[in-house]
Amino acid sequence: MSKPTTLKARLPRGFADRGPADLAATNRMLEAIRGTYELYGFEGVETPFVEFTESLGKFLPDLDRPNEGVFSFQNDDEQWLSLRYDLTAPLARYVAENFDALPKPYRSYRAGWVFRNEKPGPGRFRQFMQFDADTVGAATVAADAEICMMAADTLEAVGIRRGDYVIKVNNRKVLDGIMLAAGLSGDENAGRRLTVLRAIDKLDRLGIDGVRQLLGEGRRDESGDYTKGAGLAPEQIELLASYVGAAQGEADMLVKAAVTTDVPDQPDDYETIRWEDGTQIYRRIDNLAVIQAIRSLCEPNDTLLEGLDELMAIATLVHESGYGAARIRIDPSVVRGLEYYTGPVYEAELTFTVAGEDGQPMRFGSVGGGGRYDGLVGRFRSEPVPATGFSIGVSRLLAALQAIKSPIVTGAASHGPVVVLVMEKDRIPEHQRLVGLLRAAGIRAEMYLGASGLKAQMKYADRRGSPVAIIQGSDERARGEVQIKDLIEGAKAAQSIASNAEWKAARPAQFSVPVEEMVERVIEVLGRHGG
RNA sequence: GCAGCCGUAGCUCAGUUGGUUAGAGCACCAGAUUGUGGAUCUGGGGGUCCCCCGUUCAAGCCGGGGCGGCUGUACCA
Repeated sequence: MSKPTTLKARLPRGFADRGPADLAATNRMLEAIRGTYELYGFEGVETPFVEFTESLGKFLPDLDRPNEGVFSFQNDDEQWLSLRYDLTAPLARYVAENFDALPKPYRSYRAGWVFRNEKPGPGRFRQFMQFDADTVGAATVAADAEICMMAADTLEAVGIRRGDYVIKVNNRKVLDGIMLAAGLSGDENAGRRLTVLRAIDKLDRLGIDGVRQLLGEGRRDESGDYTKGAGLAPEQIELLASYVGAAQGEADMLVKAAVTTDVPDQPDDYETIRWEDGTQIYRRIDNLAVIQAIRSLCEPNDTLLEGLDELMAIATLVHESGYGAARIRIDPSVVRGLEYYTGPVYEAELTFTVAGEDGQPMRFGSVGGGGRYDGLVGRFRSEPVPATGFSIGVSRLLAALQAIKSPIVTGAASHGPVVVLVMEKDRIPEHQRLVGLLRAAGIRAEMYLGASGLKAQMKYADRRGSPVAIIQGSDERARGEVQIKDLIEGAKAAQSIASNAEWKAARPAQFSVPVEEMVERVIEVLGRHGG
């Protein structure tokens, strides 16, 4: 009864194989990002996939659930190790460990795989790539402003058009200051503050009314699931809602938003709003007005003022550098990671929509983010070390670029290698010699290594996307020749041939040349097909 | 984590009130063509019907439990 059972070939959930087209597209995209980062003076540095769990911070494994959120295992000395879940914490460890040897401020970049042991979803994987740039040792918000500008330049470098993205900027101190003004200070409100931040973070998805519900009693979604709210008093909700409203520009009085149907002279300062009927209007974005509006919401405290001053400084810096407010935009609803950001936070968002698989328009949303983490390096040292950085979600950005068919990823699909077919199995060395001649001329080439006959070999070459097949049987060998078959031209010719007899007789796009001319003639054929 | 939907060939799916040896299209392999990709025709390989337990003379189908997938929600450093 026990038939030999074959192993089920399968991949764990949340992990993905990547084919040659993906690899090529990713590499081109990474090169564009790297080029921009280096233009800004950042230098590469790489750290391993594995760190001591304690170095990564938040997730100290306990004995019951050591792999909650992060993949962890024990070293042979029983110390806990983890796969990194971002590139920031390992960088902080690296900088702290090499602090004296590094120039300060230290500017570096790195691309790499990170791992999260949590539920994957569309566009969310348990292994994915990030591409970070960080400035460590610079307390000035000029460092933050620069990172925002670099983020904008990077998106354009990979083919996102101006107007199709926005770098949103906020400041943790502003959020803290507003919560302080709402009476949410003190340790006893720590949990409530988290709930408030989470609610604000959902503005995009739930809208202002959803956020109000989460600030109050709670919210029940369509599926009937109930999310408990922060339980704030009406006047607290009012303050926070009007704060968040400044983000959406709902209170046009506050942000002094100007709306026009004319194409603006300075499009970089205007947000484009597209209606379903195809018409569009333009709304002027005024970063300084947003900051003023927040300042006037309540009796300001020191934390709030400090945060607003930093935002003002960033807004002024990017404006002076020619980045309009629709490109780098102050947005009080940006929250980002709850754990370690201490000052300015940024989020790179794509604003265009594309038709999804079901035909419904879908947005890609955030493709990157970052912020100031002044406390992270300091965990390893007796003194605080200011730092700020930005991270691009490589896989998500790639998916977006593929959706808009950016040239950087669609780039001419490279053809396969030239395949030398094997006619005489007892004369392998002579076939291999032909391959060697092609390779010596810099032409990608291989000998067919399977066991099948000529027809199958042709199908193999076809499936590999080979531009050219080389055929040398005993007849050709006797004459000192090879057949060169142009597979791309042949495929075109095949379309007008109906019968098999005709097909065989025609032998389209195939010619015989002396062996010594082979390389030269193959180069000719490759040249006709764009190299 | 919680809730809902779904698991039949590599893929997309059919499968009658529970009834013999579980099917189709596509894909794959081979032949028609001693040595030529496509099309056509012919043939072939491939299934623990997600798993286990139960009900029954009899389970792909009914019941219970588990596992896996999708969607929403929570979390997201």
